[in-house]
Amino acid sequence: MKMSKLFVQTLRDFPQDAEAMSHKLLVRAGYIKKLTNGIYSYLPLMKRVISKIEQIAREELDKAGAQELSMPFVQPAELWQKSGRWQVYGKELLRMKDRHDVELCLGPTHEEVITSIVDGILNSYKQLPINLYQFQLKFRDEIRPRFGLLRGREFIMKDGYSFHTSQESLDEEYKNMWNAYKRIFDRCGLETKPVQSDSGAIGGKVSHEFMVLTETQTGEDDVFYCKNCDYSANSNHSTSILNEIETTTNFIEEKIVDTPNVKTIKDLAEFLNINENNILKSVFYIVDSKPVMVMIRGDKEVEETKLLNAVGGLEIRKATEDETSEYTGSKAGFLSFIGLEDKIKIIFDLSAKGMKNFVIGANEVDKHIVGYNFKSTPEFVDVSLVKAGELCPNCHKPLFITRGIEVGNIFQLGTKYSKPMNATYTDENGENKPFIMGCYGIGITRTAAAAIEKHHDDFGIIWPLAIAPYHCIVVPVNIQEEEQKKVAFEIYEKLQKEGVEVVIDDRDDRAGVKFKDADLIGFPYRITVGKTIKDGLVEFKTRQTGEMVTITPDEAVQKIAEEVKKLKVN
RNA sequence: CGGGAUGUAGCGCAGCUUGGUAGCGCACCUCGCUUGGGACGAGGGGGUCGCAGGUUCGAAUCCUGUCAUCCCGACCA
Repeated sequence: MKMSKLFVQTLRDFPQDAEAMSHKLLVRAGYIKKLTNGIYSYLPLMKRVISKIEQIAREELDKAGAQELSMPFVQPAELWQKSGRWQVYGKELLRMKDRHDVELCLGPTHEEVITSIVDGILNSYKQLPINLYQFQLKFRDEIRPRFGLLRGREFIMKDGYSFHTSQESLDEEYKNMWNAYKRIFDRCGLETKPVQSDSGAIGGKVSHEFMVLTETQTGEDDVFYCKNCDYSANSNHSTSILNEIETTTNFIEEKIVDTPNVKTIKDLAEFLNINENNILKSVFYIVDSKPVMVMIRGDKEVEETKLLNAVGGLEIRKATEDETSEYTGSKAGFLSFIGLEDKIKIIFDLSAKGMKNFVIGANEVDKHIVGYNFKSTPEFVDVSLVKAGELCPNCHKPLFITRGIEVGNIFQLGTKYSKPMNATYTDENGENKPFIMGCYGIGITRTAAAAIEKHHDDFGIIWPLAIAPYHCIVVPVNIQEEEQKKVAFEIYEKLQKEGVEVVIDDRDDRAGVKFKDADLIGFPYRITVGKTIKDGLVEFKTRQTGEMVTITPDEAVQKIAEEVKKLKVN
């Protein structure tokens, strides 16, 4: 490819509206162009990266026995009504009507479609297990898209679905996909950590997310992990053993005290000269339009996903001031469950277990109760957010926290879709049974962005060779110099013959411009043809290490050809 | 959903307070010069100033509405 013809426009400055480094670099280096909020065009360079990642995934999945197909992007509401998700999926599902007033939606995921496809084709246990996958556009109408390709509304996903006759068979495929995912991300040059996770709107019991750990804010998920054993989990799913701490106060007599204007836990602890964990705080939520009060130890926070799961809800938000006073007659800051047990749902977090003589709101403005004890032992449920330093549920060593970008996930769905959609096969005894299903996703475009988050420097992107849009760029320093031009094109042609994907920078620009662009776009290798060509030598630069050597053109070609061949052998 | 900010050329921005027929840098085109880390000079093309109304002789500028984008928050006890 000639640089002069490549459809790309690099920018001298970073875009104003970008926050994440991958977003800034993708725009500045000419990989993507925003059409509207959360929706991007993939320009030729980006398209090549996407194809590379897809191809790696395709090879590994095929090797693992899966089969590729392609399903429609637009889906009928009917299907979603059957599975029950038309009601529960929420606003992320973009719905519309066609000219005949038939309700449709843009596919955010494809469990319904694949289930409807296999029903009728897979009739016998003899055809199972089977694993089908596709690369498809997905649309999710995110509340707040951001970070470019890391959280867009429209994105490319590899999604796969497996069908089984038994849990054992599903377990086996789950492990098979786990291994395939490890290999896929390894080949993409990304280190990933599989962590336990909540299965969210997709559903199912067992699930893992493949995280690229980042430690920057760009990683949108918090991951807790143990350095002693292999425990690791998304914050929406992690549990912990709480440290042994003093949870009793010197207030031995239960009484109401005045706490004027003391609204926060911190202020209250100071005011009464106690620890935050001596307070039982009340957090008031509205779950699916119904009030839910969570009683949780003062130093702990509510994990809303865990709470949703605990009450079997779909949509959660904090209660407003008006709602709070309507249900409790009091104000935030002074709430408690006392006297409300029969009126609204109360959840006692596990952290409240074992508290004695504690402090709690009095359901009266500017008043708290001290020296309180549970009159009867409530049922405790774990709905709190883990804090770093709390103990690993497996081995009781302290947990650590890090940020992560979720690039893939695997779920065991069971019969969540096959049952309501009545998708069945006939078993050995002639009985009809619902499929036992698994599902497996990889965010292709997010994987590309994650790779940049992990691999870049002040000059631009540093692509892993396997997913770089091109392997190499040949730069004649001065295209006007006949000798340089001639040798550069010879090298260019030799590389092509060796199967190397190469760009030649044939633009009549100064060397500085070409070098800046090469670094920014992130070509893994650069061959510079300059003055040393008089001695038959060129400069060979490796982007990743910055290493530069002066060698003959043939040596340079050989070096790159070898590295590229290694990719194929894999 | 609430708050704040911003919409002027492909990108980054100035002009708006105090209305007078739109400007700068990058990018683009032509010529010259230059050629190892985003050169220089000269000339040139490109914008119904987000959209719709209103005020005015006259609106990018003032007023009203609307749309879009970006940032923050959604109150813990």
